[in-house]
Amino acid sequence: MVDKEAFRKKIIISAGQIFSRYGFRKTTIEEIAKALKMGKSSIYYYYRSKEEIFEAVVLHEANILRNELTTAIKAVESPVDKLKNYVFVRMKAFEKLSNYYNAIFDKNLDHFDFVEAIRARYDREELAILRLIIYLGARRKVFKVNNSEYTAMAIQTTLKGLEVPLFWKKKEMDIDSRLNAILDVLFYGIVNA
Amino acid sequence: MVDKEAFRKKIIISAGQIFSRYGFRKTTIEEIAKALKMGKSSIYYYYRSKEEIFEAVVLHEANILRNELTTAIKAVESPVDKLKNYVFVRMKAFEKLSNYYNAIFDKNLDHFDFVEAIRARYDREELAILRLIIYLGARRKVFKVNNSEYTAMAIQTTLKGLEVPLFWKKKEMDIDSRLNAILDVLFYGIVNA
DNA sequence: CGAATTATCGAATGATTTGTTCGATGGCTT
DNA sequence: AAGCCATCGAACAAATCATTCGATAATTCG
Repeated sequence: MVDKEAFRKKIIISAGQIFSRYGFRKTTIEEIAKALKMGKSSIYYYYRSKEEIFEAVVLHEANILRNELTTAIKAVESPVDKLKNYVFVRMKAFEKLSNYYNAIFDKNLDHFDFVEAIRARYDREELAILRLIIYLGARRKVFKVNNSEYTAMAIQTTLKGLEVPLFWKKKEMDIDSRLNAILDVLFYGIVNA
Repeated sequence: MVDKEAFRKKIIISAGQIFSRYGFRKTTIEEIAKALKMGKSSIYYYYRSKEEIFEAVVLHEANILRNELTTAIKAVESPVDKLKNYVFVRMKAFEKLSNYYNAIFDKNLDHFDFVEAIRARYDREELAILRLIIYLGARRKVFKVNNSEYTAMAIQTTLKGLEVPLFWKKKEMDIDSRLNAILDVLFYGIVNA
């Protein structure tokens, strides 16, 4: 027993790649095992079930997303760029994660509750980040907003609305230009003339 | 009975998207049917089996590839650019088709024989195209080659060698720069100084 | 060395999925 | 209304898959 925890991490890294490519349903334990050059029964020495692996993967990805978002908004100075970076990083991450989602919601609508829990927590964190960006922008008079809280919520709603076509259409959608259009609208309605 | 053939085409278009995303094994008839908003048994009114759909899809994609290649080499004038375009279009197409392949060769090594047939015919066509490009380049003294036939075969061998890492590694490979490197080597060994 | 424990494996299994069939039915056209 | 056309749901057999378990190889440790 040298480093069991390290190998558990190797599993979620490897499984994460496969899950993100094929989704939960279409990913088999044997694929995960073969990617690690093991027999599939050996996987169960580290995790109790496929669901448990999936949970670990989602948790891991959520942490990565959180880090990417914070570094992305720290990377630039102006509130406009902060908000831009935030939206872009968030959307690119969700695009990558879309397979996880349409895998979950595909057949069995009884979606795992831990995903809901992560989601709820993430929503709160996102709102806090947005509120901060808006607040700083307003304080510097770059944004004209009356209430940072409600404005942040409005933006969050818009972003959530974007997720739907992102997940379900997949094809025939130029996500980048659409994103830019939304940001334009957002800014022209927000930025001081 | 208005246009049964048109609907068969709609099926292979829709099925082609799913096959290219998930491969043969992971694609289910129900998915194909649902994408067309039909019951899965209705599919069998148009095609006899999943394999038959797959065969139609591969045939269709092969024709598209052929068209893309010919228009790509007609689009430019110089033999160098023709060869460049050819290689790039070919590789991008194979990247898209890689799912089909690793789906076939994944488990059952008894690969469908119609794929082999298409493959063989495509190989001959490719050789003819390459030979023509090389021949025209040599005639214009842009290429220095002794035998167009053998040079074309050498290039084809190189391209085939590129397919292997393209199909199996998938990650951690910068295909574009690698392609450029190969083209550089190819040209510096071929172009008149 | 040899015993104990750690890690891996193949085979077995029970549940689920999935390709395919078939008979029924609703909507056309004539 | 009669007859084909297209679609469907139910049914089924075969295949797939997650999970378990006992055995065994590898490693640690006395």
